Amino acid sequence: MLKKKFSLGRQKIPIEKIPKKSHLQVTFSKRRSGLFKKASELCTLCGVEIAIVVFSPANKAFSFGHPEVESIIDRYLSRNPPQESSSHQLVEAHRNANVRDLNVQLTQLLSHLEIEKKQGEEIDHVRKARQMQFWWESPVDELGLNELLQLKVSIEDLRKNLGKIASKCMMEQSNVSSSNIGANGFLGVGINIASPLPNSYYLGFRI
Amino acid sequence: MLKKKFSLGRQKIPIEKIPKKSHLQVTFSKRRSGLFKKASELCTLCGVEIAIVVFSPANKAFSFGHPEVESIIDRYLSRNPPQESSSHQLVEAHRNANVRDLNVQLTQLLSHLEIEKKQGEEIDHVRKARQMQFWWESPVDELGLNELLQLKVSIEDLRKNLGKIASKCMMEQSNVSSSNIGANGFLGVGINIASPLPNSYYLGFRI
DNA sequence: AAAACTATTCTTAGGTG
DNA sequence: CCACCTAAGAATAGTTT
Repeated sequence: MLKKKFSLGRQKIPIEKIPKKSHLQVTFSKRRSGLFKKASELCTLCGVEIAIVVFSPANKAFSFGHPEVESIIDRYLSRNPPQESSSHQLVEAHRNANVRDLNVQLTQLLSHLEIEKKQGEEIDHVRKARQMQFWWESPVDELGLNELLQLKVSIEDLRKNLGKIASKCMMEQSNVSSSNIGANGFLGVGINIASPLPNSYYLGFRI
Repeated sequence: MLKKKFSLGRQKIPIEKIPKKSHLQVTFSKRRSGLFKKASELCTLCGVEIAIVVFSPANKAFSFGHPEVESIIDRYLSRNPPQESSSHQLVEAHRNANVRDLNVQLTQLLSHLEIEKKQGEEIDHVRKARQMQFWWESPVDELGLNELLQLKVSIEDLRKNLGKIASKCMMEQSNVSSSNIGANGFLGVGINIASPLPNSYYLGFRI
């Protein structure tokens, strides 16, 4: 009946193996319950399927599954490639978007060239600083009209190749934005210029 | 600049299916991260083995496993051998599960298509902001290794043309085009996996 | 989209019965 | 083991950038 003291409340503990066995067992039970509760909430809130399998310190198996562990495991193991069948529209949309973008890019680049050409000396200073990074930009201002037209052709060829490549790529990896971890993280083809790896903790590593 | 309003902070939400798709997606990501973090803490604190498999609203498989999903699944399945005396029932059950899954996938994919379309414009907008400066970079992020190598060839062709034109124009600038961007930027593709990994609380899960 | 921020709710360490 | 309690610590809904 006596309370010696008011509870100190929750204390911060380091995330490392709990040494005391009895204490560890209690923590395991509490946190396992919490984990399963979180999982069920995620199921309900988002209407997704989850399976969790845990082996206790005493080597007993606990599991949570919605709808059932077995079916989710089955699906996971059989590696269902979901899309492919009806994703043609999706792919098409992306391809079209890319083509539009590339056209916009071309237009912008050409108008950019015009502007650059006219600005001459003043821009020259700024450009010199940049040309170390952007090698192709450097000579552009110096080109004459004929050379500029040739450059335009070259760029159009590049654009064509780019579109071809992009659409081919889209066919292979049909969902771009649903979870970009795979594409950005593992393929990681983004040229180091691109932004630093986001969410790199999704990459999976071991201790 | 001004804050019109202070955040209301976390609001209580009912644990039921979130109706708004975009909102659901955000919640899914946040809570999935939270769930995986809890799992990893449980692993570390109690030294136990855990596997989690989640199929996202977009039907993408996410998994967390310590040490690995497969080995834990194997252990689980071998401990819980299918009780069916007839293997036919098992096969049938799995087949039905797959058919259900495929139907769910189809439905989800179609709704995902809606989301994709809606997101398309916004993505384009963001991308265009970058393309103003780096028109060539944008599609590159989404390419695979092979495509990137093809792109490299295309760009090298362009560079060659450019160099020819430039050298025709001005002798002294023709050597600029041999700067190191090509080599460093495009050959060095790919492996930012080794780069900055964050703090070690994720035991290793992969997509 | 992704990250930062804030205020609130939720979880749980440590304890008692 | 379980249920309950308290209060500190964590997670997160909603908002902003």
